[in-house]
Amino acid sequence: MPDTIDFAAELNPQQHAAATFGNGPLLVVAGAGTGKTRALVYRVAHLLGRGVPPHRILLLTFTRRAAQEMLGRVARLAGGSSARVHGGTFHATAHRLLRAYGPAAGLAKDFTILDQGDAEDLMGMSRAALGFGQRKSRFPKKETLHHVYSRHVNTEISVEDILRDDLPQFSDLAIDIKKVFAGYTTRKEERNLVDYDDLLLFWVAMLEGSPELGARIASLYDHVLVDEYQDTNALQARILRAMAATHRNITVVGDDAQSIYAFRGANVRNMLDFPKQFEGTTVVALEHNYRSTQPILDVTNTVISRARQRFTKNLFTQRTGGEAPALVAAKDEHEQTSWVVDRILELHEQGTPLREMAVLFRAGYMSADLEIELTNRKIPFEKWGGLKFLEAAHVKDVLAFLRILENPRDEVSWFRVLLLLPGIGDATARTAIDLLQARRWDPEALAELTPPPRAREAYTQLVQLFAALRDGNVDRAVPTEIAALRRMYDAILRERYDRVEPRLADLDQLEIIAGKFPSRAAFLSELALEPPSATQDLATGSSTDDDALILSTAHSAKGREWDAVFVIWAVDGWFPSSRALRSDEETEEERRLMYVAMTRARHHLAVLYPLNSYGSRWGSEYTIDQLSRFIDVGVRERMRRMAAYPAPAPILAPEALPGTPLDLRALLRGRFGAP
DNA sequence: TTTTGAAGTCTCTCC
DNA sequence: GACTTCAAAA
Repeated sequence: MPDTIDFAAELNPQQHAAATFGNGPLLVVAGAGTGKTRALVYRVAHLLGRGVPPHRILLLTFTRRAAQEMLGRVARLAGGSSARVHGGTFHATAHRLLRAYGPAAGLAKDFTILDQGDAEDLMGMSRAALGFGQRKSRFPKKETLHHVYSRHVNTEISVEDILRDDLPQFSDLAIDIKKVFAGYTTRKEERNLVDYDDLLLFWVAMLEGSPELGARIASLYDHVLVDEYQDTNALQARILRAMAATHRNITVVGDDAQSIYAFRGANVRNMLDFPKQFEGTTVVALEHNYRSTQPILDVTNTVISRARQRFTKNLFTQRTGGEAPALVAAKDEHEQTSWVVDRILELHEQGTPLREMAVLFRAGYMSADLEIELTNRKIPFEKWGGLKFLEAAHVKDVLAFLRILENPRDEVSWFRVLLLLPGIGDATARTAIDLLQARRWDPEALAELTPPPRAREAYTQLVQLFAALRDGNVDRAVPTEIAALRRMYDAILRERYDRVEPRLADLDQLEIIAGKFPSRAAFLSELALEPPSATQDLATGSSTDDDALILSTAHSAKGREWDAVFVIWAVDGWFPSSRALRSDEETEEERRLMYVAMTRARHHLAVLYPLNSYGSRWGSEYTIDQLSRFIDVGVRERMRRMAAYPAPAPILAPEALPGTPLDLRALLRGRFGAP
């Protein structure tokens, strides 16, 4: 199939060079919209055409959305033979390798994956066990501890240096903080838990720690290709070095101007230093933009030209014509919403499908007002980014039950489940867990504990539930398990919340999703690594062919493009986020994020900023907002500046009016008995 | 020891 | 405006 592709006709010379490049290290430096994914996809097709077996190609990306998109495009281009190209995010790939090779490397099987919230909880347990932060003594919160830990693992920067740079107020606590980290790692090991960072760490360890195992794993693939390389971190770079050590067939594609994951440990240096890491690297630059019209490009080029340091690329296009991007001042959030919705309907009537339009924003919650309005006006939409569904307490509760069944040593889940019972708090839960640990995590051991009187009934129920679920251990489907535990849990839910219906509906959804997986283990891992990405995915099962407007965070929008793009909340403090303005590096990352958002547009781009917001944050202050600093004078003059809606004409006072004089105050005077 | 109510905290981005 | 934390009461 691949040999029917006319590479020369379908690609420009630079793309062609990248796609048909032979063996050895290749770095593709590609600007936004220059078809870097296209080059990568065609390169895979080319390799297949050269006779490389699909399962010997590894295609890595940074986010799961990018992975999905890329594998889909390969499949469409190269047909069935591509079906077995290995690919996914670094984490998902690490997970697959660990399930296969982990046992050979001393990792107990049936480990469960901690998502970020779980990892933070476990960190909190470690902190509590060591007695830090109990009193007034200042000690970082569990979230902060986890952040420092994760940053340390991913960037390979010492804990001391991270504290000094990011959290100087805790600098003198480095020794104690490291004790908490030690406790955290021990707990993970004892409880057979693996966090996101461990996935990468263990991958490296397998490659570097054992020559035999390392060689075995590295030899699984003949070609390694990486998209969005500017977003990889130090650990990932090490993985790639080891994976490509023998054959050196590594292709990486990236754009330094779109590096937006430094907060997660990504380092553009990986890309800048790639030629040093791999001697004899061929560099190909893609500068021909195929996405946007010239007026849009003029604006986005200006935005990024203000960046501190970057590879200079001159993006050009042959798409002349098109209107200048709009810069729209709205009175407040609601006017911003109205303008966006009106414009979307207008474009829709002119023939642009909803799916070809997107509204982008800095953070998930900023679309709240828009979502309400869209719902009211019955405009279908799909929201990307944000993991609300899995973060909802009731969903996590149900998953905790399942995770105990999967891995009875999962302390985080035990704690969560025990606390659900009325009359059981911190102390009793702790006792129960200590008992479990002493009894080698046999759930039946719970029966030995006499719970506080108030908790007796529920506690007995719990013990019976686990006994029942364990009895029928043979091949029980996950939805059946969920249904069984919900007989107990739904009652708790009703007790706890006033509005249970939406929550019960979520759990129904969870049951349905669970049915799609062959095993409980597969279900739980998938949920941690590839959580349902859009709310709609859940609601309808699959909504891929429905026409729906896309709402997305700027981060989740990377790598995608739409005919029309609306960037909302372009207000200083929102975008850039006020939280990300503490250092020049952070500010620069925000700028690149704005650049990413604006470069998603093909034909229509509008940037909106409400002039003021009403107590949108806390309190109920009325604030006057400033346009985002990234839309500076030079950028503005390349845009069409406009007000969302014209101010109403003033009511003119009459110069003189004939008729009876009226005394308005007199109407009320004396109404309640005059003094 | 658990619960409850009040005071206090800080919002993001993703695997 | 939601969620955590702290202090006091049951």
